[in-house]
Amino acid sequence: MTTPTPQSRRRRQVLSRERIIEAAVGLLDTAGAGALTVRALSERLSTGSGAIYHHVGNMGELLQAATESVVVAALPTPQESTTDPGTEDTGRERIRAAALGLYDAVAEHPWLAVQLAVQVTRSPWGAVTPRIFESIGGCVRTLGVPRSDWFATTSTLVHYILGATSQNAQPSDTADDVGVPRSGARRAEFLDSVSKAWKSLDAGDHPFLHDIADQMRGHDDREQFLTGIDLILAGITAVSRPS
Amino acid sequence: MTTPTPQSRRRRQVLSRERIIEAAVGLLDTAGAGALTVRALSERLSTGSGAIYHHVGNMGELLQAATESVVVAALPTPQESTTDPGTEDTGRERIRAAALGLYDAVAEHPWLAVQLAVQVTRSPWGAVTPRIFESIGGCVRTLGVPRSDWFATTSTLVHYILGATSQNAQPSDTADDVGVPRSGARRAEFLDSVSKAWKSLDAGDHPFLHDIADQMRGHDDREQFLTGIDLILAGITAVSRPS
DNA sequence: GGCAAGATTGGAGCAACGCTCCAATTTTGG
DNA sequence: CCAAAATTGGAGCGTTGCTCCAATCTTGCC
Repeated sequence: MTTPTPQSRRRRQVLSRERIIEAAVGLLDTAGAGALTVRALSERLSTGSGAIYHHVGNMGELLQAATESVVVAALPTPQESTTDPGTEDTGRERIRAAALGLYDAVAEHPWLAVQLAVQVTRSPWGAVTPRIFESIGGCVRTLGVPRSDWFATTSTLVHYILGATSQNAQPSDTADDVGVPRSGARRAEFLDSVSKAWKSLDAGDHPFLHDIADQMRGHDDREQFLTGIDLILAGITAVSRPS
Repeated sequence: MTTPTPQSRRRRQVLSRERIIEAAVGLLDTAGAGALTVRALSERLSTGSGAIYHHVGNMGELLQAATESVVVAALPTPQESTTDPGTEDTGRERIRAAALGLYDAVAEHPWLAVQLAVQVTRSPWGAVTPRIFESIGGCVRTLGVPRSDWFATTSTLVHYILGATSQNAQPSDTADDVGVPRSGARRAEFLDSVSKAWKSLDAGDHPFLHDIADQMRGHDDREQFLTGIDLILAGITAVSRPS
């Protein structure tokens, strides 16, 4: 009876890789990418830097793990796509679902935008890239695409998805204004300022931007993201089945 | 006659924003993204940090300017696309040219991969995003796409281009091995290791990756990049002209 | 129960970073 | 020619990622 309830009190306080990753994600979400420092993490977990490095080894590794945990949670479980072969239409629907999962994840965690770009280029053997490829590729299989085109088709989709999600992410990295309500009037205000900036450019140098500045002002990111997916899906069927 | 040839000797040594950007690009190219520090820049330009900050103001601003200078050099001049309206086929060809320009630029300057993602999300009002949009959008105009779809179509292309170039970039950021010959046996070796890594994954969790690991081993990045462009272009004509 | 071996913790401290500040120098305008 | 302005180089501040180590806690074994 020296230590009362050694499990409930102690085991909860014990430091673990999972608890560190969890705290890192929380820090990134609430305070931006620049706020993830070892010292901030130490304070949030009431410990020292040495203890953290005992579990995590590296700052980049921690960022990778945080990215991975969020991506895994965002993607549908791989089982769903394999148990049922499905038709072409369900394949398309599954691609939309997986793409939207990633899109929404980046919207919720803006720091993912840059991190995904870093992870995918720097370590395609990590857990993030395979997960995404598997998720999309499993659907491409049921689309009637010849097997020799599977890799190229999946790559095109993944490239678009990651590019689009990154570029539509709310720019809240520098910890200027964080924690603001996502996708509300804030986003409209942001688009409005960009639209104005495009209009104020020299009309001779940028005639196209002048023309579409208005379209850009009122557009819905999410909807347009899906439009792009459908465009690529249309291209896939058009190429694989030239009528 | 106190200072001999004040122009040739002095004017060449004088520090300017352009010279700093030039040195920054050189540093990034030869030693990776992590090597661009104020101290390294000071040594390379034989000056102090104060002098640099007098011209540049900010480290992020310097990175932005370096990115901009490389992107501007990589893209065809805007005039070319506007003087001649051109046919649909020349429009497609121009899109391929602009896309390849960016692709090759990222291949030559691997640090661009992450920087483009950062620039486009954080400051769409900067010079980089408008340039790319204008370049691609000007071509989309001549593709027979209805005007109301210009923005969505251009966005899809730009998203794919930036996503694909980023993800195909050689991962030489951490200054481990830099200055190695680009796109030679080094790339094949890299792809080989990724292919093996994919094969060694659990077959139950990643059936798709197992299947395409071989396709991935021998593929040509650049060619597949163009395949993706053509896929999207096919989708554009298929959607805008449903036969 | 006791106790050595190992695992875990917390924090001091180091090198390097971005950036500010300022005295010294050079250039410029009247 | 000289005062005002622009430019330069470096000392130094605050912060970062990370290493190292003494102290503590946990565990396996008799």
